[in-house]
This record gives sequence, structure tokens and C-alpha cells, in this order.
Amino acid sequence: MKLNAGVEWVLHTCLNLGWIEEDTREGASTARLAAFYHLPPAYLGKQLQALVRAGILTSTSGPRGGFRLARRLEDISVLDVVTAIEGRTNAFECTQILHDGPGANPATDYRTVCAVSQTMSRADLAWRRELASETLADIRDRVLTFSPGAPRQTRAWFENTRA
Amino acid sequence: MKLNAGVEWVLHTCLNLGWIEEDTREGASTARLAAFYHLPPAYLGKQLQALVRAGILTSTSGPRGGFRLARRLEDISVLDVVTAIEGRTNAFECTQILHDGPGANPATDYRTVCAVSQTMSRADLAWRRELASETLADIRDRVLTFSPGAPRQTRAWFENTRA
DNA sequence: ATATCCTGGACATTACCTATCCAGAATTTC
DNA sequence: GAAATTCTGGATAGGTAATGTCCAGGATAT
Ligand code: SF4
Ligand code: SF4
Repeated sequence: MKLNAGVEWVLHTCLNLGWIEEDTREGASTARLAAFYHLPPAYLGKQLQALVRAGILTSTSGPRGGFRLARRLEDISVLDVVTAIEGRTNAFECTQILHDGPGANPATDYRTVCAVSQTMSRADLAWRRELASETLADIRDRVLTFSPGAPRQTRAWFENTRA
Repeated sequence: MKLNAGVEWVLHTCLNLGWIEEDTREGASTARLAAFYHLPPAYLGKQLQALVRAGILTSTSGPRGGFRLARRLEDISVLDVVTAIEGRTNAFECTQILHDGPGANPATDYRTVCAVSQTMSRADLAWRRELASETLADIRDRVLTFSPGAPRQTRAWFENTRA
């Protein structure tokens, strides 16, 4: 019952990419994105690759290469990001213990008929619906109202540490 | 992002206890509750102990001892059971990476102010609300409409395997 | 040609879930 | 009171998934 830490990393990284791109029209490399938060570069790289596979980011090799957003923050839901890192697995993963109980019908898929399973699935669904209803742009806007200096600060850091 | 398997075990076990108690007015031992689904007895015992600590079950030592429900199924929410096994940890556990970023204020608790954290917390809250809105009695009733023979079948098994 | 940077796989480390075992205490039965 | 049953809590082992590192290969810009 715990999400990968990578979810937090890439959510922040996507927001940072949004601000960088507004400014320089360029992406940023794994090394620099990781340095910004002192994250392990190789591991963050893995998470970013997952976002590329999910179509949230694009990547370019070579000097001045790196990652950039594949679409606008308005068009990326939080659920998109979570799913890219975490996969589609539900929190409640039924092992169908009823199949080992007395009087069980081996042909029955209890996941679809069992009341327990149904309840837990509804909860997972509510969780996803909540995440799907919020886009990265929504988060960005709320960051702006709380700390309006964030974009400038982020851009400045990436400017100053440019190779 | 996965729940302990124990959640599934004890949810079913609580329902079984409900049917057993309607009949015999007695509890059932770990050994028999585990045997019903071929679960590892010692491990199921650990989960049941957690339910006792959470006030969902009561336990009695000695011969003819075992576990029984501490209150009616109507008064036990699914969330109660999940929390007893899983703890109060949220799926999204923020590591406050902003504290390692440039221009961070070490005195700030970013978990309360950060837009990312707020969004993820809302989703966790939706999940909990969904589980809190359903009681074990609701599940029991839905089991009854789907397989009305379940109570009798369960009771019969526990009768027949009595020492 | 060279330096940069992503990609994918292999691998090591760590954390946590799963599972077992046992000594001790409580309780019933005889 | 003695014996059998059953829960309790801790110690401990094993397995699986998350975390983190490393490297060879390919792509791209200068
Ligand atoms: S009854 Fe539902 S929760 Fe229980 S084992 Fe079957 S599918 Fe899983
Ligand atoms: S900004 Fe929010 S999500 Fe990011 S580290 Fe801080 S609390 Fe966690």
C-alpha cells in the first residue's frame, strides 16, 4: 500500500520541464533534472524513460538533448503520470481464496462476482477518478498562487548550471 | 501500491465469523478459520491479533476459545478492517524532495502546502471515504443475494470439523 | 572524430511482506 | 491440581518488489 517514490519525482520534474520550456524552448537532461533535487540520476532516468514510453515526454539523444514534454500540461492528468510509473495494478489484488474453500466452483471467476472484490474495486476506482480529474496544469496554477516566484527561481537555476 | 494479502483473508474471515456466531454463539479458533481457506494458520493468527488490537474482534484463550466479533457487522466498516491490517499510511508518501531543492526553506513542511501533495492526499481521501461508506453488513447482504446458501454451507463446514 | 546523452539490460542492495517457530500466559476440562 | 487447548508477542527466516548502480550500444550535435 505504498506508491513508488518515482511518482513524486516525476510529478515535480514535469512541472519543472513546463517552466523551463516556457523559457528556453529546450529540454533538460537527466543529469540536471536529478541534480535539482539531489536525486539518483540513473534511477530518475529509468522513471523518465517510463514517461517516454507512456507518451508523456519525448527524448532526444546527443548534446543539448534531454527530455521535454510531449504535450501541454493541460493535457496531462495526474493519473496519466501515476499509471506510467505504477502500472495499472489495483491496490486490492484478489487471490481468490474462495477457490480454496469448501464448495467452491473452480470455473467461477470470483473476482467478478464477489462482494468483497466489488467493494475494493469501487474504492480503487474512486482513487483513479480523483487523479484523473486533475491535470498538471491545475497543479501548476496552484503552485503559482502559493509561490509566484517558483517559475523564475527554477528557470534561473537551470540557466546558471548550464554547461 | 499493493495491499497486504491479509486484508482479503480477514474480510472473508469476519463474514464467516458472522455466520458462525448467528448459529452457535461461539467463536472459532485460528486453526479452523485458516483451514477453511487453506491459509497459513500462524500468519492468519497475526492478522487476527491486529483486528483484536483494533477492537474489531475479541479473543479468548484456552479450549473452546478463539475469536469472535467485538461488534455487529453493521458497525464495522471496510475501512476499519483495512486500517487495522494496513495502518494509516497513505498510498502517496511524500519524501519532501523540495527540501533538497534550491531555495528551499527548511522550516517549511511542504506536505501541507505543496500542490502535488494536496492532490495525492485528496485521492487517498476519496479511497478511504469509499471504504468507510461500506460496512461488513452491506457486503454480507450482497453475498446473500448472490449465493443464499453461503451461510448454511459455512456453518455446516464448521459444524462438521468440530473437534 | 568527439563529446554528449538516451536506451535497455544486467546486476547489487534494501525494504517490506510473507511465513514459521517458540516460550509464556490464559482458560477450560478432567 | 494436572493436562490440554489456544491466544500473545517476539525472534527469525525467506521471498518478492522497490530502489539504486553500472555498462555497452546507439543516436545526435559540434
Ligand atoms: S470472494 Fe472476492 S475477495 Fe474473496 S477471494 Fe473471491 S474474489 Fe477475492
Ligand atoms: S512539493 Fe509536495 S509532493 Fe513535492 S516534495 Fe514537497 S510535499 Fe512532497
